[in-house]
This record gives sequence, C-alpha cells and structure tokens, in this order.
Amino acid sequence: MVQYRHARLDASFGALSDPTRRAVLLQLGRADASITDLADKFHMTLTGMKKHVIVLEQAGLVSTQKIGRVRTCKLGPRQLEAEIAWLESYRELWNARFDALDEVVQQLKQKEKNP
Amino acid sequence: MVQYRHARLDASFGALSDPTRRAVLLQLGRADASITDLADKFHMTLTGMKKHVIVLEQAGLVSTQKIGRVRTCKLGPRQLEAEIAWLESYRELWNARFDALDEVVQQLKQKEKNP
DNA sequence: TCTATACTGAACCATATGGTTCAGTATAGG
DNA sequence: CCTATACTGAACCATATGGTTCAGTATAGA
Repeated sequence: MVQYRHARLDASFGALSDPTRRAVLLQLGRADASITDLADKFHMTLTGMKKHVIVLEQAGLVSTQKIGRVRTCKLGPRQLEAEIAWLESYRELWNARFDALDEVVQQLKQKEKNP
Repeated sequence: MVQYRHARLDASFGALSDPTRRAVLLQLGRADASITDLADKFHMTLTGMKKHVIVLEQAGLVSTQKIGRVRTCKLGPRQLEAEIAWLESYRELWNARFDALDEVVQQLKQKEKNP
C-alpha cells in the first residue's frame, strides 16, 4: 500500500512543477555543476538559482557540497521511487475505473441481445 | 525522447503537489462524486473544493459534467503517461550517473591492485 | 409557487513562489 | 596583501495559492 498523505510527495511534486528545476535536474544528470554554472546556463542571478537548488535539495533530488568558495550540486540521494509508485497506483485506479465502465457497457450489450 | 519544457508537466506536477488534491484523485478512483460530496469528505467549503477541482481539471486529471444542479467529477481523461515517462527518464539519468561513479571506483580499485 | 439545495463568482486574506537588487563574507591566486 | 570570484542573506516585488465569506443564480421537489 502506497502512502498518500506524504509531505515528501508535496515537496518532490512541488519541486518538479517548475520547468527550470526540471531542466536543472536533467543538466545535473549530465554533469555536476556549481551554482554559478547553473545560474549562467539558465540566464538567472546566482541568488535566484540558489533558491531553486534549495527547493531541489529539500525535496532530496539534489545534494550539494561546498568546497572552498564553490558549492557543487549533483543528483541524489532520492531516485523518485515513491513518486513513481504514486503515479503507478493512480494508473491502476484509473484503469480499474474504466474497466468497470467497460463491464457496464458489456452488460448493457448483453441486455440488448437478451431483453 | 521525452519533452522537457512542457506546460502540461507544470500543471500536473503542480496539481499533484497538494495532498488534498492527491486524496481527491484517489477518492474519485473509488467513485464519482459531486463537489458537495468532496467538500464534505475533506472538511472544506464548496468554494474551496471547487478551486481544487478546477486545478485538477486544468491538468486533465479530472473531468466534470453538470447535470441539473449537480456537477459530477470523475477521473480522466489523462492517465499521467507523460509524467511517468519523465520520472522514468530521470531514473535512467540517475542510474547512469551512479553507474559512472561505480566505474570510477572500479578503476581506482584496479590501480590499487596494479600500482 | 415556494423553498431548500448545489453550485458559481467576487472579494478578501495570509502565506508561498519565483524572481530581483544590494550589501555583505570568505577564499583562491597573483 | 590585494583583488576578483563564489557564494550568502536580507529586503523587496509581483503574482500565485489555498483557503474563507457573502451574495448571487438555477434547479429539484413538495
């Protein structure tokens, strides 16, 4: 059974609802990057990008480490299993609803044949 | 290739980031419901629930039909394929990053053995 | 026809979000 | 030591979000 009232889902789906943050995740999939790297790449101030990184970090989608002046961002630690599980369970529900609908349709067809 | 800058993803992940809306989806998976039904179930005003339904509707996760006084809400039409695809592609990226890391670790181990 | 029900829309509120600027602090490197 | 770089934090701004209340409109049913 999947957990539904889950603050982690709030955070991760919230983080994923912004296109810049989704793009940052994909970028980090290609290479680790500093805040400055990301800010340049996405035409945004350092401070602005920092906020996005904080959101991603709080959702567990990015981890960072500061060495000297530079804070390096990388993917992880979470792989979004819970989110995928939620979507899959939704898909099952959705299928169940429409299978049930099919059944009703079938029954109606039967009644048509044998009234 | 999955589409990344996609307004639909903004809408659906945004819709899913609220626990009430996730719960409403699950509820609709069990049975269609009027706005009043949902408002009662989630201890909220009609107007408040209406807003949630509008968000879900705009994300394509719920469809509604008004018959007489009653607006009935049900699942659909979207099954969240695009969202699942996005998360899966993220997972691949994530695995690739950590596989690459594994490789580096393996190479370091090799050098240890044959210095 | 009358009344209760079901919704709708506008207005309001507090807080969150996605950005900015500006003024720091800390460190790398000549 | 000096300066440029990299970040941090506070303050600000406009708009969005998640709720409310209140005043309608429209329809179901006695």
